[in-house]
Amino acid sequence: MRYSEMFLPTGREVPSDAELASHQLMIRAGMIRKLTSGVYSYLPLGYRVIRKFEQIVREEMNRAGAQEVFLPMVQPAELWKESGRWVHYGRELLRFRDRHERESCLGPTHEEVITDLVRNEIKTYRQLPRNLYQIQTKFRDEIRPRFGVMRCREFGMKDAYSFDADEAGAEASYRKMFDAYRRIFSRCGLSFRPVEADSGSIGGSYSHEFMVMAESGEDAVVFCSACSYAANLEKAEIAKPAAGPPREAVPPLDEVHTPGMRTIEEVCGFLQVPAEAVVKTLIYSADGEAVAVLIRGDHEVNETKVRNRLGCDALELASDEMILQATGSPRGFAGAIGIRARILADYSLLGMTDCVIGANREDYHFRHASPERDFRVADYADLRMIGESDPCPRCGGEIRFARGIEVGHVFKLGTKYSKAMRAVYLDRNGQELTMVMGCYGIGIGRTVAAAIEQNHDAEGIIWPLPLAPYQVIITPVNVNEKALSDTAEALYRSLHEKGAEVLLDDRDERAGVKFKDADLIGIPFRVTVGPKRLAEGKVEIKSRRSGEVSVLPVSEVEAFLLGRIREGI
RNA sequence: CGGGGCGUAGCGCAGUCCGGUAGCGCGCUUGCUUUGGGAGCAAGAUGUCGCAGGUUCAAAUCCUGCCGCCCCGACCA
Repeated sequence: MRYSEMFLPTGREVPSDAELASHQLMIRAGMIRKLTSGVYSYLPLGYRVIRKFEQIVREEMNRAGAQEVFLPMVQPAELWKESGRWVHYGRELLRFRDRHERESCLGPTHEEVITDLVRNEIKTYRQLPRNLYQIQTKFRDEIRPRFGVMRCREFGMKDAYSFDADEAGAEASYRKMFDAYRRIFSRCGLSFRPVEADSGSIGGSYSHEFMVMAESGEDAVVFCSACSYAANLEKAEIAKPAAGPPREAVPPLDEVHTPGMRTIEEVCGFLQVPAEAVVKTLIYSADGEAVAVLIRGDHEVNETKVRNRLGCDALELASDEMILQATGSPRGFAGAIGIRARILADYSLLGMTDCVIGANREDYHFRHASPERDFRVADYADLRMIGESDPCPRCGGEIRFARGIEVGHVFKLGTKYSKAMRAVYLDRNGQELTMVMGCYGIGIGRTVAAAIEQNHDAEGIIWPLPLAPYQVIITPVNVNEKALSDTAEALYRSLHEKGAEVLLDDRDERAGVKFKDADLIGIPFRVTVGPKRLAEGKVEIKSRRSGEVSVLPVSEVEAFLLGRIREGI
């Protein structure tokens, strides 16, 4: 491609509404433009990268035995009512009515459509297993889109769905996808980590997220320094503690005046007790019902765990009214004793005695409270966030924390959808059985953004070769000098003929401008054709990543670059 | 949805408090010079000042309503 003819609007100014490096660079490098909140156009350079990545995804999905399909974006409400998600999916699902008043939605994901397709066509165990995938635009009406294409409303996604005859088969399908995902992200040169994850609204029995490691990532992950355990922070388990030492005699409950002391810090300071000797009582509204979650003062509630334990859809901290109703006091003094709410307690309360807890009375707390002596807990469970001092739940080793960008998610669905939508087949005994499913997503644009997040410097993007929109950019420093432009042109043609992806910067611009643009758009190799070197029959080849410069005779450029490209892919 | 902020040329911004008829830098056009890390000089073009009302002799500026965008939070595959 000739730069002079390309629609490639680069920019020097940092866009004022972009925070993340990848977002700023995608705009400055002329890859994307925003149409409206969370909705982006891809320009030629950006779309080339998208297609590069999609091709890698295709190759690996095909290699893993999946077959590509293309499913509708507009979907009838009936299917979603069948699966139950018309009600449960929430407002992220963009719903509308067509001219016949038929309720419809834009597909945020395609479990319903694919399950409908498969149940209509697959009738026997002989047709199983099958794995179907597509690369298609999804629409999710995000509450707050942000970070450019990282978290937007309309986005490209690869989604695959596996259908197996039994659990063992589903397990194997899951494994295949897991391995394919490893290969995909490895091929892109990304530093990533698969982590155990919560299944969220897709549901199913278990799942892994593929996290590209980046400080700017929205997700926190925990991993063990000793074993292979890694999990999303919201998923990271904490083992049930072994029984503590026998309880010592605890003085009787004592109500103390704690004027205006609402937070753990205030109460601890006032009563001169450490946070681990306080029971924090948080009132939640779980699908509208008041639930008291008890947790040690120095711990943090993990709402995902609470939601899963309760099996509820909506979980939020209770309103002041609900707190007043449950405790008889304003916010800040809730406690387990005498509360009118279902009580859930974190495992850490199991061994606790002699603690401070809210008295359900304004400006009062209890001292010397002990679970089970002073109040009953209906349910003890793992409800808190893992912390620095917790051991690895698998091996007891030391855990570490990091941040990541979720670029892929694989789910073992089980029969959640196949059962609700009756995707069944006949086994060899003529018995009707339910298919066992898995689903597997990769955020296309998000992966590209994550790659930039992980590969950039002050000058711009540094594309890993497999994702680069062009592998080589040829920069004659002055197109008005015939010798330079002729040499550049000849190199461009020969490399192009040999299959290299080349951009020829034939613009009548000063060298500095061209160098800046080449660095900004991140082309891995730049061939600089300048008068000094060319007088000796040579050109310079500069690596965007290492900055390393090779000076080569023009005749050797082709072999050199083709070799480097082969290595890099 | 709650809290905060912002909408002025393609981009980044000043001007708004204190009303007087729109400006800076970059980019763009033309010419000359320049030509290895975002050139210099000269001459230009480009604005319903987010939209709609209102106040006023006069509104980018004051008032009311609306719309859009960004940030924080709730939410989230």
